[in-house]
Amino acid sequence: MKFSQATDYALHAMLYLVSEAPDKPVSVQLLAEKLGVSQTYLSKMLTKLVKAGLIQSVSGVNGGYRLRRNREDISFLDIIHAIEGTASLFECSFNHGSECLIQQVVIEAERQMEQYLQNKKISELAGQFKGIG
Amino acid sequence: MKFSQATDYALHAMLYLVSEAPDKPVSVQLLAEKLGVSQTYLSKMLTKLVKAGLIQSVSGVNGGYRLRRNREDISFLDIIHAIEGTASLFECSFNHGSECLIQQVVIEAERQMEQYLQNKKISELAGQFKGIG
DNA sequence: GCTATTATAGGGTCATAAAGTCTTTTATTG
DNA sequence: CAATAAAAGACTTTATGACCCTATAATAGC
Ligand code: SF4
Ligand code: SF4
Repeated sequence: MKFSQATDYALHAMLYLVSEAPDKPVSVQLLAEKLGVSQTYLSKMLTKLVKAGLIQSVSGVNGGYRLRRNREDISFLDIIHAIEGTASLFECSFNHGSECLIQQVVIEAERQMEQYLQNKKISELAGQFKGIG
Repeated sequence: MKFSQATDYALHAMLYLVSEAPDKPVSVQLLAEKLGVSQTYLSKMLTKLVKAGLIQSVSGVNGGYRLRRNREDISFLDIIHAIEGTASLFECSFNHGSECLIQQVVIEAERQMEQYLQNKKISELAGQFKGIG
């Protein structure tokens, strides 16, 4: 029960884009260098973010990644879901249907966390961001 | 990012103890049968619950496991922590200390979930419990 | 004190997932 | 068409989860 490191990278990459890249696309090469991770590995996460509609990719010379949506719209939950998927954190192995008591409690707890993450926008941190590393 | 199945078993075992076993110790054999899991595997989880102080073990003939604390005191969080550990769900790989912006947000989100799980006591479900399986 | 019962401890196995690399293909600019 | 950059897929390596097996320790009842 831990968030993957990929999520950590994705959050940092997004924080960088939101803070420092208003419109010019940023290459995976630059991002990977900043984050200290290989390009190919990071590109997998960025591709997921593209598929989730958070960023936009531009291939070819001077290409890279650029925000797609409004900065203020992108929440932590959006990024986490893009990387980790949206499946529930808990599945009762007995699966007695929707009345499952234990499941109800844990799902609701999860919802509490997600609600907080949804209300928290990545752009809120941009002001205090001093650069990675 | 998922709760382990061991947590699921532990929650069910505890629900059983709280619901059906007022004072007589219940053997791992019976519990394992009810839950449809091997004794040796289940016993590891029960041992963790013992170490966490939630239940008490009685070895020897007619031994087994019995609640230690007051039924009303045992929360979902207690059980989950006993099995999954209390480590944070998220660790920023850069570790810029306590001012880490991203970390602060995720930790707070986690706290929201844990608060809900702490307020939710396992005994609240006992009334509606119809037996496992 | 002996035996049956029951928990505890530790190691071993197998499967799945996470973390990361390499190579090829596709798209774009100039 | 040449250089650049993303996307896709196959692959390795490592870590974790989900189990099983066996030996040891404690206790109750005879
Ligand atoms: S919590 Fe209750 S309803 Fe849900 S699977 Fe377990 S026994 Fe069934
Ligand atoms: S979120 Fe900011 S402070 Fe925290 S590790 Fe990343 S760059 Fe450093």
